Amino acid sequence: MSQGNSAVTVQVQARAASAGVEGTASDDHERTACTVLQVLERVSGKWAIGILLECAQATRRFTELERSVKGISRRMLTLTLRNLERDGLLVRTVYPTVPPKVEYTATPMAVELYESLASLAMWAERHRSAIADARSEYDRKATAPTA
Amino acid sequence: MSQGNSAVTVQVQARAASAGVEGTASDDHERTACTVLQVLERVSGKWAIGILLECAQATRRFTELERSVKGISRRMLTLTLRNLERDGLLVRTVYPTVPPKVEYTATPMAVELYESLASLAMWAERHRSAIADARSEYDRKATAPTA
DNA sequence: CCGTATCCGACCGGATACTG
DNA sequence: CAGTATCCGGTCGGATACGG
Repeated sequence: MSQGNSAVTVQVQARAASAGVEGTASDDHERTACTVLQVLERVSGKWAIGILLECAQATRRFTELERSVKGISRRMLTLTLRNLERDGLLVRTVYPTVPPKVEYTATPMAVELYESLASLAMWAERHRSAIADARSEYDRKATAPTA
Repeated sequence: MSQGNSAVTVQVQARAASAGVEGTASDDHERTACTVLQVLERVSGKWAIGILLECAQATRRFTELERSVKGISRRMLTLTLRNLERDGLLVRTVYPTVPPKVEYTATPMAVELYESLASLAMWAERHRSAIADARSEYDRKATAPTA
């Protein structure tokens, strides 16, 4: 999700976040949709979850994350870290030593989030093959329609 | 998440998916991360959840969705619908009448997914204000650093 | 009614180079 | 060690127009 998250604006989703706004949602499920979307947008992006996972286990240093979240670039690590910090999911601690030392720790809120994520993971686990089958089937029919 | 969903592949993810492979993952959380990411990518995009929500309630017609999922364009409705169908989350039924009539129904799998999503929604609900506060605080400090 | 095709802007994320 | 700055491609998604 997500590339459009700053320009989005379309409807409920994105905007509600800033202060405490939420008024617009009419139906019940729309509020749910909105809320879920907000969470999803928060943990979206290729790296947020990987980082959250590492930090949820224990406090991590910048370079430690750079190594353990394999494939991530310096840039994206910094960006994702900043966003997670901004949302109060990570705490950043700077030790003004030389060389510098910065630690990131998951907040209790983030740990809770991870637990919720586990529910999603279980769903995926249960339906992994069903989804794979559905895809193959769909692609097969789409690729060779007339046969 | 997601714009990078085809190129993703970076690390753990890809290998585990295909059949039942999982051996390589060293730690436990890495496998979880991978799975969660896959789910997230599936329901990512601005519209998937909104559509899923509608269809989970009852079978919907194309135009009904176009109205209820407010803000969505025809193009994105079609695209998202196709993807959800491809993953076996929606069933598309065409009635070759005139005028045409097409119905979309959530599969049991999709309903289950929605239930898992509810867990996320609850998390967001619980921490909504905390996150809002964190953001305000962060932005305040970022905006007026020296003051 | 239910789409598909094309154009096009916005943003995410990678590579690389530079700094305190 | 821990970032920041810039360039740049790829993709998502909106607007619009056309077809069965």
